[in-house]
Amino acid sequence: MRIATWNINGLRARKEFVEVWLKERQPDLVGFQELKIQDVDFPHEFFEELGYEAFVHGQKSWNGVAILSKAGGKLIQKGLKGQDDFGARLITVQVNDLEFTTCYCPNGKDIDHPDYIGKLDWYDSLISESKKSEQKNRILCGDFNIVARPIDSWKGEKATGEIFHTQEERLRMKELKSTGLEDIYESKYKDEQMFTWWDYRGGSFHRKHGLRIDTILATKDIAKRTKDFVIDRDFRKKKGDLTPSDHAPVYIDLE
DNA sequence: ATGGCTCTCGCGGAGAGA
Repeated sequence: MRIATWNINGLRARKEFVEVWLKERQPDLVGFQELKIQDVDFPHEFFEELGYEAFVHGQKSWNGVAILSKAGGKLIQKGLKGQDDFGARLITVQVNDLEFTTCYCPNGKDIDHPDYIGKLDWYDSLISESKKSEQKNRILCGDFNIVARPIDSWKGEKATGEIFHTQEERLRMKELKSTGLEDIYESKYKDEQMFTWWDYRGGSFHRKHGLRIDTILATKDIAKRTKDFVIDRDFRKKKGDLTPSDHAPVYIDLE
């Protein structure tokens, strides 16, 4: 079973690119972030023809998350309690015995910006909801907008203290994991440096100037069943005349 | 990098992203 997460940076702009990826990689379950589209404009038929049922929590212009499932599922939740003002950023679907959540965590803008406090508060809500879950098999994947460890930034230790790299943000990631979720990337790769996002500007991708901010967290049994964790860098590159997202897709293969 | 791309809205250029 292949389970993926991908910040696509606009579904309208990325539809054909996403189609190429789905056909090539054939994931069973996918969490998308940054749809930038309203629910009414979501192309359900397009994904049905590719073999997926879609669950959508969208919004005009900004944010927006969706789940595609080959095996269908049951919608459990849209959004995080008390955090609606921050936009459409979380959706949960039950697929057989798996509770699957994808999230687009707030950016925070800058450590002096009010959104930074909002980001920490949003995380506190996420942590408190995760703590309450009694599901044995859970996956929480998405764009976390936090660089969990110095090695996860191309700037390394030098970036500590900047937005995405503060102790407060890193503490939130640690607390999130302490609710019974394991970062499968960190278990698989230990101290290797790999990125999931590269700035569009200045040839960052080719200069290896990136960040690891997208990942897949899972409960113990799921983590144990994971054969592979892949950052699909090839899909951060142009496909013919199709523009890529600034994030690469990320997926795991389960036994 | 005080922003060198790309997205959306909507028709010009501004705001957001990370």
